Amino acid sequence: MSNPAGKTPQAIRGTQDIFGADAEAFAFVVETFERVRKLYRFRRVEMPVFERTEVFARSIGETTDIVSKEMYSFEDRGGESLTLRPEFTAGIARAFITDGWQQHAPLKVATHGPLFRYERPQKGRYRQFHQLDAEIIGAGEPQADVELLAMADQLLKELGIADGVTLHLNTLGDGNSREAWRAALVEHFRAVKGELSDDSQERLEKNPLRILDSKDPRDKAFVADAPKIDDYLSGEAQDFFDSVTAGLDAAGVAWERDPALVRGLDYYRHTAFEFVTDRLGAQGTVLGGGRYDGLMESLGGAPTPAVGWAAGIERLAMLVGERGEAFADVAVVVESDEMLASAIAALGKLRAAGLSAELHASGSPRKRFDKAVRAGAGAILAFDARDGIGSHRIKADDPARERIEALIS
RNA sequence: GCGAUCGUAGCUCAGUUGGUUAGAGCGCCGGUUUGUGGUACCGGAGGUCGGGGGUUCGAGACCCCUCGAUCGCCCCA
Repeated sequence: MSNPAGKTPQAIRGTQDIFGADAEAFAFVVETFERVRKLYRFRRVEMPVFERTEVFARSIGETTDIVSKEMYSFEDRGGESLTLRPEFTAGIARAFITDGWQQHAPLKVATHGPLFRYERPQKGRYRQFHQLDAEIIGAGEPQADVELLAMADQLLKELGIADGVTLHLNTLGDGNSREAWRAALVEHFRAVKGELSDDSQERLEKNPLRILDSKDPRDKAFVADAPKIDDYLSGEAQDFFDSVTAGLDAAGVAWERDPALVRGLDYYRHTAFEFVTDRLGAQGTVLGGGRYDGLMESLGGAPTPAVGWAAGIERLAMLVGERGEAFADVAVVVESDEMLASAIAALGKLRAAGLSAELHASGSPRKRFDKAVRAGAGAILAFDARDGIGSHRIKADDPARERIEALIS
């Protein structure tokens, strides 16, 4: 090994070094998101990668293992507990309160970047992963939900992956509807507790709504005849949901009702949704979100309605598929080393004119031209010298050759 | 956190029930050939067989541990 001091350190489990065609697919997702976000007039925000642990602990609550087991938390040198962000929403909500963003309400913001969760890695699931995020804060009307979903729908269409993806939609109702439904579910499942799977018996105590999407066959029969949210919706909540679905229909967004679609956290109200594909195995949710009217209060802010979604960039990139790296407009070949300066000068002129250009000047001189040919450039500009007399040739179609000739002379 | 499969060159992989000095294709480097060109041929570099321990006269292969990837489960903000 070339490092006598020891072995090369390995990448951290669950991180990725993204390169080549994968990196191009990743960039395509981000660029498409940026374009669509502007069409819907979402304002760009950049958020800290870490926050006080409290920001996430208070917004997520103590009901699940998330806070205790699945966050990257550490003490800084001042003894303060900090956490690498596991999601965007809590930090944005914190900023809304602490930075006076209330004055901009209703506020539409979008961002993207890395997030960190201490989970078992799988394909499409990493410890450092990346999401797109869009939020509308301070808007309690169903039109906000519609706007957000229309944006998500257009994003998937512009990424070219809408065909394999369906929008699953549900409502959790307002606070009272949700609580009544939850109580009915607990009662229903408690009556048959002994026949449920071990996991679901535990969920009954910790997170009963989650029994609804259990994959265990023992649970399926009891899930099928479980109480439905529709029977517990208040008139107001039903109207809200009707407005959302009517809006989606008007916007031309296809959706499917999925009464088993839930959110684990208490602050969710009304609309919950996921765009799902069957092409990514168990990691089928590609974009998900909902209305979180209860969140601001848990962070000590004034009650503020809000709705948002996030989407995994890696999963979107996998659906987008391989994207080739662009070929150079011009490959500049130095067939005789004494022509290197001429080639460098030409490169500068080509690039200044907006043409992408790459230099081929290393390795065996007689193989450089072949390498340039194989690199697939749109045009090849070759510098050679015979008997001390320099010359260049351009291999390209006529308009390109004339343009390059004009640029470099 | 639980279960399963896998890990051999830069990449994709072969390697017979354990048996000399671990192979191929592609890629890379060099040479020859061709010479408005993506050709062909020759040669070369590159591997502590993921890491550690064990069994054995002998381990890439068998056993244990460990790291990592993959597929499920759990969780999914």
